[in-house]
Amino acid sequence: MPSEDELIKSRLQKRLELLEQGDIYPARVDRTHTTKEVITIFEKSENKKEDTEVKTAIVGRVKSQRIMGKMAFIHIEDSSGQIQLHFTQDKLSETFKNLKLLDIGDFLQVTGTVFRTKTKEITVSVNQWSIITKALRPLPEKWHGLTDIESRYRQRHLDLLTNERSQEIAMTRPKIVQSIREFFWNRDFIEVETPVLQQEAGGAAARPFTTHHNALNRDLHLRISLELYLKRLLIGGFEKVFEIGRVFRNEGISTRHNPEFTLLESYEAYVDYKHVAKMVKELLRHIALNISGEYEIKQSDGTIIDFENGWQETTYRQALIDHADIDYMEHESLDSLNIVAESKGLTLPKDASWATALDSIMSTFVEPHLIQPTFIFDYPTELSPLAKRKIDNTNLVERFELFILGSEIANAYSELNDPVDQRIRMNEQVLKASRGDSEIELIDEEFLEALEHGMPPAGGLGIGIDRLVQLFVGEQSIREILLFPALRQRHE
RNA sequence: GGGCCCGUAGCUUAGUGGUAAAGCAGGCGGCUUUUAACCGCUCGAUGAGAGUUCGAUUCUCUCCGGGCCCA
Repeated sequence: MPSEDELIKSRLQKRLELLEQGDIYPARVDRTHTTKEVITIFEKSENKKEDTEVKTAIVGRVKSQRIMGKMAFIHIEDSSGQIQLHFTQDKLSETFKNLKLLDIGDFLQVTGTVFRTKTKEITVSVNQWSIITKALRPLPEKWHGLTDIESRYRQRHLDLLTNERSQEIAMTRPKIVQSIREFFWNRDFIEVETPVLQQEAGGAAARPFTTHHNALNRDLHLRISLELYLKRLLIGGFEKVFEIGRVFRNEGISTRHNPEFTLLESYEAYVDYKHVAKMVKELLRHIALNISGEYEIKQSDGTIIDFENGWQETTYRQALIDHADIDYMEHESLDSLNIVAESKGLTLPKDASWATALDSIMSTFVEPHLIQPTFIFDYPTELSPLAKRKIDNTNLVERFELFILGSEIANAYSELNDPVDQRIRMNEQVLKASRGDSEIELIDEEFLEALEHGMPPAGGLGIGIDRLVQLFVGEQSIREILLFPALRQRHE
């Protein structure tokens, strides 16, 4: 676009003029204070009624400028905040003219003394200044900033620069991740890192990405979960392990799905899923307290999630009875499920199995009602090939999911450690695949062999970090949480 | 995957079947306490393609990208 070219051309011209006078991309700068420090120090010296001048050297990015003849006011910003600079021809003589070559977005270094203007704003009166990085493209407009959602995602650097909310979210996420680490480290969990590139991507039902290793001349898959390797560590003698890592699922892109996302998984030997549920409760309280100082978090629509007293628990069967008025024990065939779902206005997918049919009934009629933190215990075995069966009912497994605001936040099992049953259950999944169900658990021979060496009884947990962050910052779209969400390629 | 909506200058917005309007940013000039500085002048745009039409940015279709809702 020609006009954009002109903006850049003019800045390139300024760059050349400045370069004739000296370096405008120096490797080293002088900085004695951040902008915030300058303000704090000046306020203190005012309170003490000291007469001594506050001298400072600061750096920052030009956000706005008001140039009037022989004097100019310019605001610069660093990560601590903003401060106003005052330039006068009296003080600067020759270099005052160079302000013409300055643009919003350039990085500046100035030295000067601090004072208050007529309008009481703390301001640095500039003795010396220089450009320490010239920008060639203009920044978004100062008042409205960058509001176009697509541009915000595609040019996140500009979004972060102009939208405080985006900064806030970007800062909250690492705080949550830090809280989680802290929580597990305090409980003597060992933090580990397991392979991303895997022979077979297992541990969840999802389609993987495929890549190729040249030297080995072999296709590999990007992991879809952390589960199988972490369990191998339990077999190896670790009693408590966790990993926070990126997993990749080759599925659609939406406001709720990103092809890569961050998963937390933890495994603890010698405890069951009920123990894990207790731990999850404490984990979420710990995070809530850490980021907001209280156990309640508020959503943009006013909904308050109460991590102190809001907790509820029920079973998979009871939840379906309560919310959908369906007792799956009375519908042992797929046809029967289809009929009852149809009678409630839900048409199940044609290729659904009994278990996946039940799952979509659950998603439609139950999950949206689970606003406060709700544990759903005891899932049908068919839906959970890696979980241990209940001793008194082998059609059920010791598994829970935690729902908050209608979405799944955590998933946990008493881990299946009977290698014979594990092999049978994985085989059943393969059978389902042969019937056309594409999202299944694959057989991982290496894992099964490891399991045959003996894995202690253990409670395992998985939490999607991105959705968890969504919950804590109250954002509807996963793209607000990801710094650089996956978007379609834009071609001109 | 289905439905609805959106795409106008670097940014934020307006508008019409008939010369596309403005603010900020940019350029030139003026201005020594401004702060969305101000004043004068000035440069700059209809996502891509096809169709209907004397004429399309506007209407229709396809494509690209995004948003919201549903699955």
